[in-house]
Amino acid sequence: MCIGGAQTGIMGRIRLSDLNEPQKKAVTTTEGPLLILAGAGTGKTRVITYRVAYLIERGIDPANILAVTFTNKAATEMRERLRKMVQKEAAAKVTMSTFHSLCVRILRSGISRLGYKSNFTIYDESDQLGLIKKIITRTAAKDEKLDPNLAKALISKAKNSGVATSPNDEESLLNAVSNRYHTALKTANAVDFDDLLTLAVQLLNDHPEVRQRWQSKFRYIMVDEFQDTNRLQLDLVRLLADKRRNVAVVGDDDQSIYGWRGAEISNILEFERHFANPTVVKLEENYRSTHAILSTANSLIRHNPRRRDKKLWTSKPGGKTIRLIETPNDREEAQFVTEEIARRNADESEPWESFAVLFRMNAQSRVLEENLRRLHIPYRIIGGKSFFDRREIKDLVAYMTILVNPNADASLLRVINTPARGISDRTIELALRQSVHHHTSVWHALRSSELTNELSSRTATSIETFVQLIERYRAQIAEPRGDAAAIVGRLIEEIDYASELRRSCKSIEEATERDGNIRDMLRDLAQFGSRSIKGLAGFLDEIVLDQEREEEEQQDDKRGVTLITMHAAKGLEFRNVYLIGLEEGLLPHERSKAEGSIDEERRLLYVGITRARQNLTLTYCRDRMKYGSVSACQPSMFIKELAPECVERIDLRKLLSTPVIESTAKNRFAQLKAAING
DNA sequence: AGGTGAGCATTTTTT
DNA sequence: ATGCTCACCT
Repeated sequence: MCIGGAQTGIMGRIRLSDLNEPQKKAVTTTEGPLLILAGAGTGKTRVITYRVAYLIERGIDPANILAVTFTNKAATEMRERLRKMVQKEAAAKVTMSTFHSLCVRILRSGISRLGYKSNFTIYDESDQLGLIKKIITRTAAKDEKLDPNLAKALISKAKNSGVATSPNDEESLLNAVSNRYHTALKTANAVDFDDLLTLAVQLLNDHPEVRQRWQSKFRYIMVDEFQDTNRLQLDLVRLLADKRRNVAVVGDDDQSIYGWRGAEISNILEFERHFANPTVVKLEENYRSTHAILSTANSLIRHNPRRRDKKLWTSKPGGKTIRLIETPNDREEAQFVTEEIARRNADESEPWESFAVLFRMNAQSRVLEENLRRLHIPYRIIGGKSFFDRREIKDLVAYMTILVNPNADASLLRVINTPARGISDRTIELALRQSVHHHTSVWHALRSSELTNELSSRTATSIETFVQLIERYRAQIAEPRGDAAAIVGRLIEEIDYASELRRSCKSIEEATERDGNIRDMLRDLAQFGSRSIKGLAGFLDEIVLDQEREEEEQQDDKRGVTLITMHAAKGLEFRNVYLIGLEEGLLPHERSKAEGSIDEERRLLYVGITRARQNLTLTYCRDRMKYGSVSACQPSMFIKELAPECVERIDLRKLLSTPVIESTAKNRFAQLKAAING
């Protein structure tokens, strides 16, 4: 089977004997549509990387292979694992990217056909929201109201469902806002996250020569987490794979938990409709959890209608039963969980990192945090505000953006008077009005005499100075082989952003920290410059599409107990898992009940359960603090769906009264035994 | 231009 | 309880 290993870039490290039978089939089925139903913990990533390596071994040019994921984290992990299996050069040629960065790549080379310039700017969600807010204030009549967040969600939903937004549809405020929003984006030569997909699909669909080019580039396509794809993502895959139909998708309908943001579970449930006569492989052997955990998970998910039949199993025997614990209220729930973690860390030497507490809502983490701090237990909360939400980073990114594309209104407006340079809100509003009136960008308006004629000479001078500043640095950035990091560094020096920070921060420590963030970002830019030729624009693409990266900081620190939502926990695993708040109204969440998406809530719990390797504890409360007042709770409807033989209901009183000595004694015994056996 | 208080809603989150 | 927005005030 090892045909010409050396020249195809293989290192002879692929041992198919490492795989079980279904995995082997998934890896070696290279031609035609392939649906890999990969249950939780069944070695999904392994199969994908082996499959890519196998393709390369079979002589496929790595440059013809595309593997698409949802997150940069997943793409990076996959790339790293592939690097260990094939030669570095071969691994580097494989395209492993997120849907969004793939679309950026496609659009950067062809978007001119759609009337955008190829240096378009990508607006992130806050840019998007800011723009929508501005538009609403200028569009809404006195008695009209529209929640910007709602508008944003609806606009996004319309785009993602693939419905072409028809202009002048009806005279609703939302429609007016939506239309103006799209116009504003186009004027700014900007696209939002949804546009990346919409426009890429449009480009491939309407321009056969472009489509053909990408079709012959990507001859073998793999899609990870296929159950999370939305309509546009499916369209994209179809367009790319249309000719050769070498599409392998990997996913698990039982882990589809993102329906609320547009994921179409039908993409995987009805895969045959999109790609006729696929090979279907089921990965059901689980290498993660105990039998008890898997049985519990299976018993729950069985209650969902409309699913691909499958059942996780393990060759490992037994495992401890799942504990179900009722507590009087959420405070005691948190107290019980944290104190038990402390005890098991002390008695059983379970490292803090082996514990995770999973919950439905972020608000639930608060009580936990208080308790963990009280007991001096190290912990990390996954989720929360990202690096990119920080004011100073947003300012810096905005400055960098207008150096690449000064027509990016959202960025320009952010920094036009930061630091204060004598351009007032009134002036900005005037510039904005003119730009809308003439269908140009704000940048353009700033430079027109029509604006400056309306202003005092002092304001006009302020604007002129700002325009000059930006132009000067734009010119430097535009120079080939310029050092972007140095140029941007000089810019923030010249505008004396450090003083701005000192002025606006409450403490000098805060100012220093924020300044440190700026420096970190500039350091990243310098690093990017040394590994890529794509310049500042490329750097901006990378950071706007990877807002989650921040791992480095946390890695060195001991990470501690993990507090995480069940959504964010997908794909992770822990030896010891506590699933808290299993109550009606929380899980399933009230809103989901109202919307009729109980099935998805059930899958969410399923995802939570299958995170556990060894020990799983479920808890619920009789009372819970909600919105500042205590309300009574009912146990989740899902509890009675769990296999009773696997679940042990435990009285909290009894558990708490268990003498500490007993557990310690048991532990001593275990240690003694281990010492003898070892 | 920036700070303060009333009013209000309150799931999940990546790109 | 809390955090966010918006209107109004210094």
